[in-house]
Amino acid sequence: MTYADLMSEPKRRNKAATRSALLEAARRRFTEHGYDGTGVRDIAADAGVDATLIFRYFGSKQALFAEAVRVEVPEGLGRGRRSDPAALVDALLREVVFTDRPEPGAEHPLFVMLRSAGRPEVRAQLREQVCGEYLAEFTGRLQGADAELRAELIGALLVGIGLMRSVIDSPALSEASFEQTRGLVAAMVAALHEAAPH
Amino acid sequence: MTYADLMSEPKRRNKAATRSALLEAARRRFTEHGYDGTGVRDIAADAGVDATLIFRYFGSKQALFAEAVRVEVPEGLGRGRRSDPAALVDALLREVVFTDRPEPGAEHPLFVMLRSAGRPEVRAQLREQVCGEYLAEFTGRLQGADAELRAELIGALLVGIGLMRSVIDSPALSEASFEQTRGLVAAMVAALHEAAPH
DNA sequence: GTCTATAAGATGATAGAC
DNA sequence: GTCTATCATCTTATAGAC
Repeated sequence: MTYADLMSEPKRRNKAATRSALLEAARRRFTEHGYDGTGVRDIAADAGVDATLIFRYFGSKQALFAEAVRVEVPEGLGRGRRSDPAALVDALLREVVFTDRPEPGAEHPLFVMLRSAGRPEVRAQLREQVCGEYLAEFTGRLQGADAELRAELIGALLVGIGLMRSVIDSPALSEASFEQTRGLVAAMVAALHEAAPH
Repeated sequence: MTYADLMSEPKRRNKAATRSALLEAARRRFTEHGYDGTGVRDIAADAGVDATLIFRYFGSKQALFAEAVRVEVPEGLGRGRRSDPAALVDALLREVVFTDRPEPGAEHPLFVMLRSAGRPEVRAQLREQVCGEYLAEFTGRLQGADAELRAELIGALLVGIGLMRSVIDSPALSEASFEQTRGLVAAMVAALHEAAPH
């Protein structure tokens, strides 16, 4: 959805439309070329507006990035608070790890950030979202001595799979379907629970 | 080891020493600040030489990066060809995933590349080394229908753990010791083998 | 609300003197 | 073998006209 699409023929000025066009263009560009590979001019050109509006509306390139690739953790992922950790893993694998392939620009923000993790600000945002939004879901559901460590191992597995697919582009995992993978992942996670100190 | 260290008092000209000083400085800088966060002037200044020598000796910044963070996969990691995959996982976890903390500049090249994976050339190098050097070790040792997929899942787990420690800096895994982690990882990998189609 | 013009500086890379 | 000087281009960000 470009600026022109949003405002059709009579080229009126519309702050909200311009803003969301910039956001959308930024999401696409950052997804495809990373933070450093994307200039404010590129984004503005894609949106069909002037580059200075980026600073007017968002303050800085960094702030635009943060807003464009912010993660909204889906509401009812595990279907309520007391659901099985295994169900949560399965849901995450389906919803976030295996929902990144289709068209460019649809990749999950987490892996966009991962590819731009050279910048310290991006890394801070990444840590905040991974630990705060996602890992927190697990630590609450796991029991035992090293619950936090096991939660992070599950996170590492999921992030690693997504990384193999989206940045390393390894042959088998990139081509594999969710159905082919879920059983193997479930087995690994189950083993983690059984190995826990009682 | 800086340029000055290598050539002590009488400042003679020494191609080999200059070259290796640049390589060392580049390794440090790229490790700490990533590809885009590092300028050729920074590297040259650290090495105590002029920036133009980078182009004279290496051709380009990209070529210097590739040489500075190239991975040399250790010789006898799994102790011979027919060793247990589990032993290989344990060795990799110890040697590459948990050998990155000490002083800055000692981090494993794989995670340096991961942090600079915004550049397409870096991603190509990363894919080549992960798939070619490391994953190949596993696929040869695994049997069964989806051996390749399971090999990449093991790789995903190891890469994910390294990533949690080196770029996301998640609390539990960053603080955990190799001994605390190896048992849990071994359990996950073992479950993967048992879940294999016979 | 949006644009032109420009500031102010960093970047990778090159030519040629010493 | 090494350095000085410089090119050409790019960057984010701002001031002010329309």
